[in-house]
Amino acid sequence: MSEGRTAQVYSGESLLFLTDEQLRQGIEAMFFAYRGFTADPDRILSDKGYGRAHHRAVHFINRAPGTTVNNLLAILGVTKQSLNRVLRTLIEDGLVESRVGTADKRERHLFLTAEGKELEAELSDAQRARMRAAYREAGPEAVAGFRQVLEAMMDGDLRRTFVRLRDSGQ
Amino acid sequence: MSEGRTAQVYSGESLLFLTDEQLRQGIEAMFFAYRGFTADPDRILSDKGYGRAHHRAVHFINRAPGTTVNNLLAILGVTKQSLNRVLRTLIEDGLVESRVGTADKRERHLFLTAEGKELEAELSDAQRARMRAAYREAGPEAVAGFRQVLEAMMDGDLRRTFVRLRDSGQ
DNA sequence: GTTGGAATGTCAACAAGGCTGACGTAAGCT
DNA sequence: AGCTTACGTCAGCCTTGTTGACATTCCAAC
Repeated sequence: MSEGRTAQVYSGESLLFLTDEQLRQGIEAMFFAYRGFTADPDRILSDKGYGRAHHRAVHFINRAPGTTVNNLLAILGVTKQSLNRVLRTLIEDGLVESRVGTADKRERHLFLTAEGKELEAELSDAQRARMRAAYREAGPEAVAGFRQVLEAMMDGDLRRTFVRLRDSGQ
Repeated sequence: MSEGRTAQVYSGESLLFLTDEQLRQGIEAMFFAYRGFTADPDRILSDKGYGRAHHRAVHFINRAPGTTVNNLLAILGVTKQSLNRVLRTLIEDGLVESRVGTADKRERHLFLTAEGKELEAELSDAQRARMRAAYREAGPEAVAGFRQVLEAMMDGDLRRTFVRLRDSGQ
């Protein structure tokens, strides 16, 4: 599996040494950064009796209003039983509305209610604030690199999903 | 919380527009990339009846052999009960050795056994391979930016922990 | 020397959020 | 008419996190 202790990449002007140590630092950086990335929403959510799973659902319903359950399943990569448990509480609490499809009545189209949009805004404000602060500290060129490496790290299927979502935004 | 729909940062030669859309893309990139980041180890672990928590413990014990339980607790950010459950199975299975401290006999110093090192190598080979591929695809400058943004995204305490670990490496 | 507190371990109980498997219903497709 | 799809649901299991209570061991201060 390993291709030896070091490998080199030449690109542009600088030489990148992909030592195991460099790679390990990248791995640990991902671990610690992800903790920071989720810390603020987690705090807000636990106050309201929700978890990270609710956040993900709310995020992507807001992102693609009217999306179907199957669609959401594919994006989130969980089983329908798992998602259903989360969706049920969100619908019961009046944060999400589920409408029977018009073209295909088997489908349920999901929307955030006013209350749902409120929670989504609170969560994404917090997460964006941290992201904005990190971007500011690191600078524009760093941000471009950040995005490139993240995208290259995704699995093929997820990457296509991400790109589709990204390009549908703007 | 939000400071309006857009903000700008001027740094070096390029102008960075921190639109909510840009920030949202960064958030989703983190979400999808983290899934890719953990996918390979998760597969290996579930074959052996372990989970991500075992991976984390094994990783950091390998990283700092002889570390104490308390130390590991601080790095991982879980309760001692949670960590203990994981450590117990690893010790029972002969992957981790727990030695009573010599200076302070209350402390337990943790080490990987030969078998533990084998698992660690298997896991980190897989994770490094993905990281290496992503780094290669994105290029050296992107990697530098990636690391800068990740570091800026960490919480203060975790960031200090990360920097300490990083600098103790090389 | 005794004692207070720190480090560790353990038991119990619980919750979130994954999973599989099975089953039901309604709707669409061939 | 019959197969497939989309969705929901019940039951049960696992991992991994939590809190609370309590025992042990041992250092350090008094």
